[in-house]
Amino acid sequence: MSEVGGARAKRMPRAVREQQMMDAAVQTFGQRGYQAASMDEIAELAGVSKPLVYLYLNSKEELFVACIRREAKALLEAVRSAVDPELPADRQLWAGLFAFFTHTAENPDGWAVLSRQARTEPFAAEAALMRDEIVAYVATLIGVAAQETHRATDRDPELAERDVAGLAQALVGAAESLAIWANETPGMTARESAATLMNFAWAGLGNLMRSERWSPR
Amino acid sequence: MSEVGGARAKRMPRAVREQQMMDAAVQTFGQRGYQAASMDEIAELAGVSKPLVYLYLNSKEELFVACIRREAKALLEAVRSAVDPELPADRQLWAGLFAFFTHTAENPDGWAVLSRQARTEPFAAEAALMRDEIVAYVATLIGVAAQETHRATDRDPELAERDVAGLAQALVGAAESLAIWANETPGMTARESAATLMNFAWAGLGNLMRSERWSPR
Amino acid sequence: MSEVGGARAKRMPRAVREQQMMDAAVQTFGQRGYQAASMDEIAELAGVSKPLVYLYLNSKEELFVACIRREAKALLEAVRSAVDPELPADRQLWAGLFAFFTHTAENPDGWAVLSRQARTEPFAAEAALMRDEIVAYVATLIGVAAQETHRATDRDPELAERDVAGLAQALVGAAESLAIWANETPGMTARESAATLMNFAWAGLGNLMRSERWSPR
Amino acid sequence: MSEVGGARAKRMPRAVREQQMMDAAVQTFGQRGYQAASMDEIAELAGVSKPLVYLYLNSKEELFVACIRREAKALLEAVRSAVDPELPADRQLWAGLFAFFTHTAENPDGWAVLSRQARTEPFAAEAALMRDEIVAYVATLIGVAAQETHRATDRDPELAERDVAGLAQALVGAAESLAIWANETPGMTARESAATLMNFAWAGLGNLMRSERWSPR
DNA sequence: TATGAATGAGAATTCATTCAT
DNA sequence: AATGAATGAATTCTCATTCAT
Repeated sequence: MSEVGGARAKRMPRAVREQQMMDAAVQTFGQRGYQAASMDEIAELAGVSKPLVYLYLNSKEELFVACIRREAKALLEAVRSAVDPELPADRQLWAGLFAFFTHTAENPDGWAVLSRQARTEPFAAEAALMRDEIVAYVATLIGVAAQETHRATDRDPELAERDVAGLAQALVGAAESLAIWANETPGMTARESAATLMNFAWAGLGNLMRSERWSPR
Repeated sequence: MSEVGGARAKRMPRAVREQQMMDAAVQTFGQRGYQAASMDEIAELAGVSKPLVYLYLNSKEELFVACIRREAKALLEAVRSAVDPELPADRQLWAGLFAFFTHTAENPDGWAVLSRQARTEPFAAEAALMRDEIVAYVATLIGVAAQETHRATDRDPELAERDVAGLAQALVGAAESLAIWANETPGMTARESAATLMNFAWAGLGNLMRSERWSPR
Repeated sequence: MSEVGGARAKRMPRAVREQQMMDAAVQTFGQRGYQAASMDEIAELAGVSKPLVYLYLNSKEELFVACIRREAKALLEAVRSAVDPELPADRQLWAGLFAFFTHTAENPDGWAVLSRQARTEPFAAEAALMRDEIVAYVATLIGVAAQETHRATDRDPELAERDVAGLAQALVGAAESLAIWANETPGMTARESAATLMNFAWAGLGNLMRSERWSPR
Repeated sequence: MSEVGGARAKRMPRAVREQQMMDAAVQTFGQRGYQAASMDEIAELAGVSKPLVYLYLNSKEELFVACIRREAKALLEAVRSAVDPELPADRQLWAGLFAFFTHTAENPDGWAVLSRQARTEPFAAEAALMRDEIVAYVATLIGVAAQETHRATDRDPELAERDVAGLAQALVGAAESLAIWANETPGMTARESAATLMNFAWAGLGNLMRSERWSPR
């Protein structure tokens, strides 16, 4: 396997080298998993010697955490920057979902790191932190929808904080699952994934807003 | 860490020992992941020596595949046996979700093996096979709902196979996400999780059945 | 691989079982070598359980030594019984060589045990002991030839004991090498091997008897 | 057991270290055999850590094959460079035998690797290839003698190719056997061994050249 | 006479990590 | 800024051997 960025160049500025290493690391971790990825492989893919990886990133664990952070930040940023807070809630949610699926489709290795590889100890905490940021953001979007409904129908959705949190968890979980599935399913576009989930979610949210709940028995 | 079944018993029939080993393996694989789990740890947890694990289960890979199969079978059986096909679709879905939630909550390690640890090479194919069985079953439940709607409203939901598959993926993903969150959230019961998801899902499905779709712009 | 003697029979007399085990052991040791042969394989090939092998033959080492002894004895017996001490020396030697090559060709595994597998520690001594018996016997044959020459030519060959020993070593070594080569060379008969060596040796011995020696410078 | 080259030296160039490792490997393989030799022992004898052996030589099998090749090459070179093709055949043979004896006596481990340890699967093919080169070279020496005889006596020895091959096998086998015996016999020099074999062989060859064959009945 | 159940000890191999330059 | 040389500590897997029946 040859290096990520083409021909091996010597004496690059530290920042550039670091990015090359992280690129190689995300690719390797995403495809192999944390344990199965070897520092040898990462260094070779990055086109540098192993000691240099250690010089810059200190250890395999730190390198992996750095990858988690970089990828989570990028994903969050992609979603955030796609959402215009001036628009109505449904359009905000749509935009967010579409951006999410687009980003995960374009960065399958990064998404694999976040969604699969980062969830075992000793990284679960770090990954959960990152994930919670996303969930919190989604919860905000749901909150916006609730307030809109409130104003429009003059009825308070009475969604407890825990309900919103649960919904956000479900939504993100559904999105994660769909994204993984979409990455494995040829011909599945980000638009399709987003539409599927939006259809699924919007009605359910609407119902909840109108306090029309399904109940067993 | 002491053995799974309490005091170390000697000279058990092969079938019993094998189950003990699989129990220990599922627990270890579920918590650590395939790579990080060591055969040493599994053997110790099972209360036997390593050679015996190899004598009965042949290799780490075969052991892991056996775990995947056993856990998938158990989960599927739990959901299937909870669903009465005579009942209306919503009650079938409710029963299925509730059983799914209950089983995954009661077998977090087995569920972790299926949903997270088994998805990297060289197990992706095997895991996909197993997970697809579950998703396919959920898809049949959705299909039942669609037919009922068809009969009741005299309108064909026109749900493409891929739509149903996507919905099932979303549903399972949401369920997993909720289950994890529920486990971390004090006072959150399996029943509550199931209700949250059912509420979320049923309205969305209903809308889809009635062909009332949300669409961008 | 199925057992050596056909269908697995239970409760055989000890002597018979032991022979079955030794047959399996010789075959396995001969083909794999001492280290690479496993007691599992030998037991399976013999059609018995491993503990029975240990009950009768005590250990892998003892089993191997027993194989060495049995095969050496058989080879020596084959050569001895083929030689008629009433005949002239050349015919005695011919008969011995022919018997040697015939036996090694018919028992390639046994011959492999003796000629190759038995020559490393801790079996070198045992193997040397067996080999020395053969060498001593060959030396006897050479001695017979010397005496005949003595009587015929009225000249003493003046072969020191060490010379005879060296010649016997060379002869046996040549025979060993030829036997191995013959076993690897399709279409090479025992008769051919024996003739080649006899031609080679008889003249050389004759010259030596007549004190016609080649000498450097 | 301490290292091959005396005090442990650090940070050597790769080529040097590789030779040290091969030295240790030949010694260990030669004395213990392939299976019984452990990489631990080889590494310790070479004065390096095991990982370095793997880094440079890849695996036990590759290491062993490398040993076979190196030793075969060295032996062949020793014999070849000792033979002056301008000399008469008997002197060529003498020089070759003497060199062969000297080299095998001075490199007993290398010779053990070639003549004994390398003859079991999966190395038999490789070893046969190497040994055949030596045997083939001896065969050419015999061929030279045959041609000389042809010219000198105006009679064609009519030695078939297979006859020559068999003679070469016998000669090499006799040499090996004598060498082993000589090593065990105090006061026995390489020169003496070579003389014994030459005496034994030259007359035999001479007879064959003159088509004076011994024949049974 | 015979065996299913079980293991202690050790084998090859890999990998994160560091040292000296 | 960068690397060739080197290793301690695991990890998977095997095998001769024994125990209890």
